[in-house]
Amino acid sequence: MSYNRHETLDCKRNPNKDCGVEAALAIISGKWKLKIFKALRQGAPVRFSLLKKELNDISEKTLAAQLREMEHDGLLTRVMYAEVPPRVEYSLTELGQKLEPLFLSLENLGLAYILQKMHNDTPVGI
Amino acid sequence: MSYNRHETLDCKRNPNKDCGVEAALAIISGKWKLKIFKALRQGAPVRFSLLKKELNDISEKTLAAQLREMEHDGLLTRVMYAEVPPRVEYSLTELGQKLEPLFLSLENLGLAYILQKMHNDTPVGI
DNA sequence: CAGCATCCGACACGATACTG
DNA sequence: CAGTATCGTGTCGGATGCTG
Repeated sequence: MSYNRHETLDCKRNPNKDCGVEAALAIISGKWKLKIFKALRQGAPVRFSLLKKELNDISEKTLAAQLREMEHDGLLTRVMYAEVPPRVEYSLTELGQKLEPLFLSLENLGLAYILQKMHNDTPVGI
Repeated sequence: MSYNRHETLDCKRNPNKDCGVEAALAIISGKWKLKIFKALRQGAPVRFSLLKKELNDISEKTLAAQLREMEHDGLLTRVMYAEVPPRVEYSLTELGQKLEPLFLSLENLGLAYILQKMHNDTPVGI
């Protein structure tokens, strides 16, 4: 999306009426954010390696970066266990769980979109 | 957000369980999409020049491109009047109006996020 | 196992100038 | 007025290799 996260998230610098909307958008923007949410939404903590497996084709760098952003945004917690081999588990915070209604809205919109597209019988064409 | 719209929107090529979610995300992804929605959500058609004014700092190229994408996605209609000077008006389709609940979810999430950030008293720090 | 460093490409977006 | 054409830029994310 090419959002400028840092500007968008700072409601002091960006104090318009829709700051909330924009902050929320910034929070979920990132190619993998909602897939990560999906992997965590059952509530149980999930390990880094398992996340990587569920989001196939994500690189470790990107996964770590997205997780760090989400942690910074307060969506999830990172718990590190000082073991050998190391283990790190991620789980949703309360705020993170508030993504659920958004997720459902997105699902609804997506369905409406898909239905309409099928109805129109207009292939994407690109 | 750097989504690959074309892949993401094509549910035949991308037939996983969350195709709807991803399609929806692709639809609203783009730095300006939701601001355009906001400008149109009252229902009345809006002219290109007015849109440009409301979304200050958007370039004409980008505005035209985002509008074209949204039209292609079936979110809005473009009506051209053969006048001098030319006039083009944009308004939401039925599908476009289905963005409303999503908008509200985003607002809620954004509010929760902002409240929590204030509560933590942790400046964004970046 | 988890994840950082580095290099690199793709693409979204911006600035500016030009048309019907 | 409502765009296109062209060029330039930054940011996101991928590939690979290295550490504790």
